[in-house]
Amino acid sequence: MKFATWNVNSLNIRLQQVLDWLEANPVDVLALQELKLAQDKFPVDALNEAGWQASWLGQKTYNGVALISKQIPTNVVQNNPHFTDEQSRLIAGTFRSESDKKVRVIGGYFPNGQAPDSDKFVYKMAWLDGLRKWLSLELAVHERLVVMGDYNITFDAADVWDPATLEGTIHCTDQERTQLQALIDLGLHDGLRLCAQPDKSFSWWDYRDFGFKRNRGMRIDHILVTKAIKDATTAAFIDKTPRANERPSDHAPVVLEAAL
DNA sequence: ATGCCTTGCTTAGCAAGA
Repeated sequence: MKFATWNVNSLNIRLQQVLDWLEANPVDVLALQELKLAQDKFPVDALNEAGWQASWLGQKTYNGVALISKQIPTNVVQNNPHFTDEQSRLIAGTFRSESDKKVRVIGGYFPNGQAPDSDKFVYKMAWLDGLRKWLSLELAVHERLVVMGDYNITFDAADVWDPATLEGTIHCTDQERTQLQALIDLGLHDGLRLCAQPDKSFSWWDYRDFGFKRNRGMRIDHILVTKAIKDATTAAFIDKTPRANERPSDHAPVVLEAAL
């Protein structure tokens, strides 16, 4: 089974790029973030015409998440049942592998946090507390669980183009990394690092100052998996090609393949 | 570096992203 996550920074702008990417990369589940469109503005017809199903949680202007797949998932959940949130950031669904095993998939757009002393950072921490609570319950009932999306957190210095200068800044604080580690400690694994990666492998590059061309980026988009999926993982990579598109998202897709 | 670029919302400049 193939899983992918991609922050598209406006699905209105990036719809054709998503359709093109799916045609070239027919994954089983693609999690999208930052749709930036209201629930009733989602381009479900265009996706259906291309042969794809979609479950989504929209929001005008900001946020918004979706799961795109060939299958119709069951038990779709929008946002975290254990955290009251006015923002649209989570979508979950249950899929079936080729060998008919149930696989739970959660797609998430984690709060940015803006700056370590801001109200938005406080919200980010509370949001992560709520997510951990929900994931602990999901993990108790799903042996095969994938949690993928834009985490807006780096694991460590290897995920940052200039770790010395950016130490302690947003996405690189100890508090955020402690929260990310707490999710790992529930029984999850960093999917990308299950496979060898080139040095300076990033999933996001700033639009400004030729960030992509100079590889000034961060790895903030992650695919976390349970042990059952970890043990079956055969490939994991960042597909940088769409970042070189005309009018690209500032994020690239992250992909994981597992023999399930 | 209170900058850079890209979105949406609204129609000129702000909020937000990361």
